[in-house]
Amino acid sequence: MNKLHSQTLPCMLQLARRDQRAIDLAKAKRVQKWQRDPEGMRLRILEAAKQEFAAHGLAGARVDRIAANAGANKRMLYYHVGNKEDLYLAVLEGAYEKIRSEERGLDLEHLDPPEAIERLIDFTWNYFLRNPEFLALLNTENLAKARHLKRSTKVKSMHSPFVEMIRTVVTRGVESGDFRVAVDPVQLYISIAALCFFYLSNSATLSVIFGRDLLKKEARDERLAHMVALVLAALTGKSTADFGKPATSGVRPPAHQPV
Amino acid sequence: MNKLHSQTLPCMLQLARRDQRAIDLAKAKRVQKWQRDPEGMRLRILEAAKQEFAAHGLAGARVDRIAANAGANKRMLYYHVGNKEDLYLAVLEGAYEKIRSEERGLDLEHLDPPEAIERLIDFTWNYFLRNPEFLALLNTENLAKARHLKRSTKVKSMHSPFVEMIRTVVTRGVESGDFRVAVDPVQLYISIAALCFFYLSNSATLSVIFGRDLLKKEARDERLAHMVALVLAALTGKSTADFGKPATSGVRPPAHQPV
DNA sequence: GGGGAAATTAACCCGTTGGATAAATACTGG
DNA sequence: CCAGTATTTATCCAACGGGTTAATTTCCCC
Repeated sequence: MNKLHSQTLPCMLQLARRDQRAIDLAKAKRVQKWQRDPEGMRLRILEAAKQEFAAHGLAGARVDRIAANAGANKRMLYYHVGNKEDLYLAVLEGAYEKIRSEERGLDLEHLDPPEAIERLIDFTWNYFLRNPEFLALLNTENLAKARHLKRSTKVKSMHSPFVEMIRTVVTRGVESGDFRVAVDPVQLYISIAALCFFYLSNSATLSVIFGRDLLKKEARDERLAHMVALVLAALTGKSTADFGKPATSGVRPPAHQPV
Repeated sequence: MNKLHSQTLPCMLQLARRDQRAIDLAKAKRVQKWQRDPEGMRLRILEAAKQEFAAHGLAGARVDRIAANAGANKRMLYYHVGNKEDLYLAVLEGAYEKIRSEERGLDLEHLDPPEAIERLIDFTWNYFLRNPEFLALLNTENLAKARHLKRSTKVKSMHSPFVEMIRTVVTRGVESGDFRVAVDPVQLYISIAALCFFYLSNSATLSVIFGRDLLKKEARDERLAHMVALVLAALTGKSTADFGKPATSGVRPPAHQPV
């Protein structure tokens, strides 16, 4: 859209920060056309790149659009990060770093095993909801058969802390009698991620197929309840109220019917 | 790779079929450079397009490569199907048609409710395994926010027969006492698809993250067993042998350990 | 057996896009 | 305050890629 003029738009003013110094310098001497801000520039480039790659995939992403949306000149991308693929890998690594970092903040050790699992599902679900670009980036990378990820030493060393967390939670749950069986933590982790990921990542096509908006508030709430109930029922053997309604067949609330 | 010569390679000979007539005509008169076969050409184009779109996404797909792999001239794509987007939509519609068609062949009505669910999971899993392009196409379409699907009247009218099938299976299961609760069939359908889809669609990145090959035979078998056990345990309240091993923590079989 | 529509090929067009180069401008240390 | 470096801008371009035009060949039917 704003292809032409945004491209040449300098990071002009940057009012919010460094404003004092900018004003000082400006009135001290001639009016400045632009201002240095390498770190800020790099961040804006990566953010714009993330949005672009998430919205269009690797091949569909346009370097010029990234530059425009970063309020930078195209040359800046190559200067601060590298070529398109470098840019893409940097974005991917940043995305993994971010989720791993948030994961680490979530301590499940102090919770009852069932509560810990619920919290894990809740976190995963909401993280995906809050970061839809992450889903898109993962899909893009899988389309490329993880070609870039394989070359990234950085990501390979960032193991999800969840697997070990889950292992101890499951062990504790079995010992306390809350859980009936010990499940492979990797399988459980993948299953929880799957339940959340697929629903959100494929909500566009699913919404068309089922003729109802899967992203509206009620649908999201219903989904979260379903996932928690499904996993906990399997682990504990006790079904919760939210999992299902009485056996009479077609009596879902109106909101859930296909339009 | 074979960009240059494949492009101009005519659908020469087509030895397998129409061979008799081809031979007749060839020896009757001058040697033929190529042979008419509009339906076959269309099929080969769509097949090549499917592979190309699945491997590279919509933006990454190359029209010339499709032509080359179809053994056709680039002009043929436009002559028989349309431009790149038409081609893409045709492929997408074909993919949906195919899975819906196979789904219809699976009758769950005559099975015990738990068996029916197991069969449903088994089918979904194996269909995705046998048709990896389908997963890639769905991801690509979701990246495009289902933009094309929304415009396809064809796909919108192809409802998955599974939803109603599942509804009756669940009802029967509740009535027979096999299932403890009535679950929303749409949620259950999405969950089953999710468990299968995510694992396979994201196997590339997951394999890197976990440092083990998720697609090798043992891993696939283990996954299928896990999914069936998870869903059935939630529905019936009874855990099966495959779901988990005894409570002792780190004693997964060696095959399951990260390398 | 040949006229003409259908199918296919060959060659070209032109906007786009990733990337490169060199010049201009701001900042920093001495 | 100035010299040298860091950062940004203004252009350029060659390759690519989707799509088109026109000629060529095949085959069906009268």
